[in-house]
Formats: sequence, C-alpha cells, structure tokens
Amino acid sequence: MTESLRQTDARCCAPDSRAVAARLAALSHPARIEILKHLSARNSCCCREVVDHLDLAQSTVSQHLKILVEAGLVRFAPDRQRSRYEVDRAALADVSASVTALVNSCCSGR
Amino acid sequence: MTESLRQTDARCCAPDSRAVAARLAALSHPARIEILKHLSARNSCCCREVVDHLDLAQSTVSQHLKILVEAGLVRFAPDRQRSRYEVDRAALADVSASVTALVNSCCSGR
DNA sequence: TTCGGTCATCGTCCATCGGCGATAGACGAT
DNA sequence: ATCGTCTATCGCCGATGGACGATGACCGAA
Repeated sequence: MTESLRQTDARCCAPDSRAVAARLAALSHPARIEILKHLSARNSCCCREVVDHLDLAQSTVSQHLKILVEAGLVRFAPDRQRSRYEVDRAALADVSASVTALVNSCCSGR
Repeated sequence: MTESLRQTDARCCAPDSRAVAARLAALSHPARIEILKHLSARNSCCCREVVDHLDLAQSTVSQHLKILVEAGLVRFAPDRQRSRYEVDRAALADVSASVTALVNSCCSGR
C-alpha cells in the first residue's frame, strides 16, 4: 500500500489523508504491531531476536522491519554483523496524535 | 487485509494485535479517510453524495463504504432507494483509543 | 583460512486490494 | 407500465502484499 494509490492518488484525497493512510498502513499488520511491542520492551533488538520471538522466516521479519523503518517508526543502525532496531517513540507518538486528530475532527465536525 | 493473514495469523501475533491491525487496515486508505471526513461533516450521506465528492466510480465508492461498515466505523441504513451512511463516532473514538493504548504501551514499555 | 551465525536482498508464488464497467434490483415519478 | 435514478454486486484485471527459500556478504571465532 505504501507507494501504491495509483489512480486514486492522482484524483481525490487530500495530501494529509494520504500521509496518514501511509503511516497507518505500516501499523496495520499484526506481525508489525507485534514487532513494535517486542522492540519497545527492550532497548534494541537485532533481527534474529525478533525472528525467534515471532516464528516467521528471517526474510519475512527482515521485510517487516524494513517497512517499519521506511515508515519512520523504527530506527535502524548496522552494528557489526548484527543490526540494531529500535522503536522511535516520538514518531509513534506522532502517529497516535495524527489518528487522534483525525478522529477528533470527525467527531467534532458537525 | 481484513480477513487475510494466512500463515501469519495462525502462528504469531496476539489476538489483540490482530484486532487492532484489522481496524487500522480500514483506516489506511486515503479514499476511506476522505470518506470518513466527508461523512462526519454532515449527519449522513447517501452513496451518491460521496461519489460526487470523490471523483471515483460509484462501484468503487460503494466498496469502500462497505469496508468501512464491516469495520464498524460507519453505520448503514437502507432508506428508500438511497442508503444512509453515518459515521459511528464512538467506534472511531475507540480506534483512536486503541492506537493510543498501543503507542503508550510501546513508549512506557522498557 | 575456514566455519558458523547474522542479515539483506532477490525471485517466486499466491491471495488480496483496488480500480473499473456492466448489470440487476428497488423505488419514485411520469 | 415505463423510465430514470440510486445502489449493491459481479467479473475482470493489473498491482501489491506477504510469505517463503536460496543466495551472497559480512563478521567473529576456531
């Protein structure tokens, strides 16, 4: 979903709707939510730790991590042969604020 | 995404992660966000009104509305030949709360 | 150097999404 | 009865998502 939005994108849809949608898309997969929770429970994780926790193939987990990083919700730092992934709590709070704002505008509106 | 989650579903992922993900999935499309905003600006809309507003085919809009209804974010009531769609503000607030809770648990976690 | 562990990426496969047009049902008005 | 309007649904299609295994790079330890 991240970079799709073919026809739709060009026409309707305010830019901020697209922005919110894109960030929510990163959150709208159970495995990624689970990864976020797991990451946030420690300071940082390498990919392997997440793999052990989740029971998904390493390549799959790596993909999910990549998506989270690209969405800006997780920070990434290569560390020797390991990779260190770390939740970006500020970004996460930001998403939360976006959703709250959207919902508020819907609830107050009219 | 709503009812997919093939392999993943069966294995990892706490049930509430799945639940949150499913509801967010309904929100993670710009057209649907736009629809929500539009609905919330009036008391209720028929499908046609949304179509005029969005510049998407009627069938497409109908699909998006259906997804929102199935996610429980929008209420639906047939009204003569029209259909009345109405934002469920409580459900929306609920989603917002879920996200906030998730983010909080991630930020306090550690 | 070689081996073992970690990781990102690639290619493949299948299911789903999201767009559309066409169609059929329901209803109101003529 | 017929016509026009509004919907929902169907079928089709291209694109994407998400899963996997295989591969190759990298690094530390033996």
